[in-house]
Amino acid sequence: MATGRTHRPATRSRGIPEATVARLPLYLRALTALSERSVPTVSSEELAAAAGVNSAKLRKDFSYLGSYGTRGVGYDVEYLVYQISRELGLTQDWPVVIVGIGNLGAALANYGGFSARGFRVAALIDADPAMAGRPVAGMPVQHTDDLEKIISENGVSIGVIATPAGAAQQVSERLIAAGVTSILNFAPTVLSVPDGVDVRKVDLSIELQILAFHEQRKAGEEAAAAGSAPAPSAPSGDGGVADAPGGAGAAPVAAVEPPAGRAAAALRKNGPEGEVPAVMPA
Amino acid sequence: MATGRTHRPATRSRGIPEATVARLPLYLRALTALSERSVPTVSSEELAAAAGVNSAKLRKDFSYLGSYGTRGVGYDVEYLVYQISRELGLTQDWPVVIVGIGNLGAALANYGGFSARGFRVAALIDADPAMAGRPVAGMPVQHTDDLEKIISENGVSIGVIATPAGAAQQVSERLIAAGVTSILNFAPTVLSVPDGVDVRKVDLSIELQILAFHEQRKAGEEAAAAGSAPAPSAPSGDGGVADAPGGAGAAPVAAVEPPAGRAAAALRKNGPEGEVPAVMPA
DNA sequence: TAGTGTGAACTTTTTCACAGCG
DNA sequence: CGCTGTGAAAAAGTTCACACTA
Repeated sequence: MATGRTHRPATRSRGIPEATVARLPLYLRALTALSERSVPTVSSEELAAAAGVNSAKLRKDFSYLGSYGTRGVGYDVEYLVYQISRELGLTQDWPVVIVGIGNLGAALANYGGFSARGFRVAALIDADPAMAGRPVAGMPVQHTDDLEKIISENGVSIGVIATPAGAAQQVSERLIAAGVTSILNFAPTVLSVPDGVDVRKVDLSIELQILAFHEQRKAGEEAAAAGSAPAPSAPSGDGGVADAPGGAGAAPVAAVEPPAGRAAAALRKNGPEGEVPAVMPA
Repeated sequence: MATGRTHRPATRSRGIPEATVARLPLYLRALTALSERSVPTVSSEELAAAAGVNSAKLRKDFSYLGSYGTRGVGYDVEYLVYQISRELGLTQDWPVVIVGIGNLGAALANYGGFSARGFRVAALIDADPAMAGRPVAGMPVQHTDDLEKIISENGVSIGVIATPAGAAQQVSERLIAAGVTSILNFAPTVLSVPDGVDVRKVDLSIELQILAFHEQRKAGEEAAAAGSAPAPSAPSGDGGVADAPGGAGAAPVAAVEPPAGRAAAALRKNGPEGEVPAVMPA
């Protein structure tokens, strides 16, 4: 993302495509599972299935790492685990701090998979003085005042932000000033960070909205297709999704105000073009 | 992902690129913030900055939705909020169930932004009988036995899985059989689902591993560049990241076993090619 | 005049298909 | 023979740059 791709063509031909990097952890997980079952080798086909990708893509991905397979046989599981781990930088362990120990932060702190693979929670940090010293996941929560000290004393370069949205930008600035160069952001905000700092975000509501988009599309197509293709097992008798039966009394009210005023002018421009049913203001 | 792109070219030219769909929630959030500050219009430049993308991309994205801007002026905030909301299917509200009320599930249930934008938590479900009836986020946890009933009675089409990895596949199957067609998966597993079901995954450890990759790369480049480019404010005197000063005594031990046995054979093939320092077995 | 909307160029990612090797 | 490794083609996504218009 902010990995300054333009001004340095990587130390040689060592440029692994970003899309590939993003899949390596997937392969690694699948391989680890195989390793635990003492499976000695896998074919690209099998491994791809386990990782949920297609085999051509997997082979191409691996080809960026080197020729680690054996033609006619497949890949040596242990060896590949090692190579991918190394490529991902998991042969060393990374101290990580979690900032914001609310519901989510605490859940993250308790998450086992954290320490499992090369990461170590070095500290939990929260701005609430009442939290200070209280143990979460067997570790005392420390106060934000000590953030800089904690970062530098532990050589932390990866920070996890689980604060409310309002605090996230400021926290990121302090983390970065203290030496952090990679941030995993759970707060629903866009962080602006200097070049050379990587940010990845995890956002529940964005993911849900993407699903809603596809869900809506499905509902539309289903309706259009009438009774031809079998609907994927519609629940009760009614239209299924578009109209939520009032469980807790929350009727399907429009969650968003229809436009009015100056918006109406813009609206006129396109008019209620096809696809738009109901909800559209009169 | 599993959106069967091959066997139906979408109902016309209504094909909004997936990459664009993934950004719409971002724009929506930025627009909502502007709306709350009663800003009437924004330029692509301003909005793009707020959403953390560049303006050309934003304009292109919007062009897939229609011509909603005004040349020389910009976009009407309210109107755009409405259009994007509609496009994403947020003008109706979507009942959602959360399965797996552990640390994470509870955190999700408590997450405000959930209900804020078109989503309503219809039920919390857990397999642990001890959890049944206990209130979480002001809502009684229900037992997995009633999963199917809950789904169909509430017309739920979106499910969130926050169970341990081992349970996730089975839970997804039950959800799908009961009528769910979109799943947000927090469990660290690949779910295999039938065509027509969308799955999005959120995976902490994958994100961290991707960050570690870039972090490692940075450390490498930094070392290579010697004292030329100024390191992004190195904490204490030493090399910064590659070597974590023993805070809690956890030295940077190799987290992964070096290969051996049959792996060694494969190793010989490539030999200890350049880039690989230390850690490599003798 | 300021800023949208968009063809066209370019980049990245995916897929195909098959030569080549153990 | 079976399966990897990879060029080459196709598709998807991004960026450029400018005509156009409110």
